[in-house]
Amino acid sequence: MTSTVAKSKKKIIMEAAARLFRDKGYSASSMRDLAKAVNLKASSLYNHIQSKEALLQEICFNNAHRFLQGMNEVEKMEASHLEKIKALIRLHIEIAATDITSITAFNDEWRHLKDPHLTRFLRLRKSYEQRFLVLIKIGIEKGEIKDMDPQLILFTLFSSVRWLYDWHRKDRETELSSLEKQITELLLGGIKA
Amino acid sequence: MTSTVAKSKKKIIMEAAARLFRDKGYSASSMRDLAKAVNLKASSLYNHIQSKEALLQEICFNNAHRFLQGMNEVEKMEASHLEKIKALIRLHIEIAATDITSITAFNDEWRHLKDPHLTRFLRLRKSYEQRFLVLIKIGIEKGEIKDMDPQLILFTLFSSVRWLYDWHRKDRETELSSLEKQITELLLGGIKA
DNA sequence: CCTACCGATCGGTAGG
DNA sequence: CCTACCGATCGGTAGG
Repeated sequence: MTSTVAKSKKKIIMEAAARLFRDKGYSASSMRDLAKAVNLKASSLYNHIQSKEALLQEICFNNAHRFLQGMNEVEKMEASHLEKIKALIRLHIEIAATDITSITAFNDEWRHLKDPHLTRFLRLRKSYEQRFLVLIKIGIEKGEIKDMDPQLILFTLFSSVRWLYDWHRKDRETELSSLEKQITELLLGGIKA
Repeated sequence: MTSTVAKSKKKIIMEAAARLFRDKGYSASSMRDLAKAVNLKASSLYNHIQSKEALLQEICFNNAHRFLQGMNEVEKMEASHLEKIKALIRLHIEIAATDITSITAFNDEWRHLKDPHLTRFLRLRKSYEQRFLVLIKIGIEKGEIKDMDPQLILFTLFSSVRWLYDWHRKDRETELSSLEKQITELLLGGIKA
């Protein structure tokens, strides 16, 4: 019982931290802000967490692993490379839509990680990008995708989806499936051969 | 002479501030960091600038006005609405390419403005978005652009170009004209009817 | 342009 | 889980 209470309290703190980091940024968010958000004194937070940076680490690495997990599944698919890229666009949209606060912190605040973890994080990120790039390159070779700079395609796909966190806050009505369909259509119309 | 020296020193400070805000974020950048970057003591900065927030204000409003100025010119063009939207994409790329540090601070750090200025800034931004939106809507009515959610098109165009600041740092060789051509092709292939 | 310094706030610890 | 408190650092001012 003590353990389940402690566990859920940590989750409450994690979620409040993600929201705070998203809204004010990591540096401008104080542990006193966070404590207030979960009805504790600042010092009491440290019964549940190690440090401010540990909160950021958990957010960053949790999300990095979600993307890499998605990549694992996509690579195993029996499908054309265009289909695989569509599946990755869907992955980005779905992650952004289901955990909007966490993913925003992940996108924008990772640079505040300190160096053993920063390097580790950038390695994961680089690996994801490389694997994505391979799919694009093969897609181009097979004539499924227009012959453009693969890096340019990659970064455009990535960032095309990053405004979603803004959107979702003001318009919770738009259905996810409609969002997915329209964004995919917009992007694929552009890169499909 | 005193005046020209003071003026150029202020510009040096402004540029160092933009770089700092881009690299570490506004909140994590201290006035002591900034002073070190321009070979002064922190207190001496205040002979050239009013406050830390005033630096951010200048970055944010300067860039906001560049975008609005560009919009003025585009609206006056004698061209189809598709051409106008192409011109705006070019505008975004050119601003991003010619003043990469300032535009990044503008994109990401405006939320740290305090309230009289924050509201003013958001009003400018909203106005730019509305005018862009009108061009998209008319383009759709005229059958020049696919019939998709105009907001979705707007935000996708905006963010598609935001990764440029990363790109330019690692690959200063890619020519601007080639970048423009490829991004426009990628985006327009998707929205052109 | 500097030295000296201000009050406020930071992340975090001690001790219970 | 709290009170009390730490040293460090913050943006900025006084005074020269």
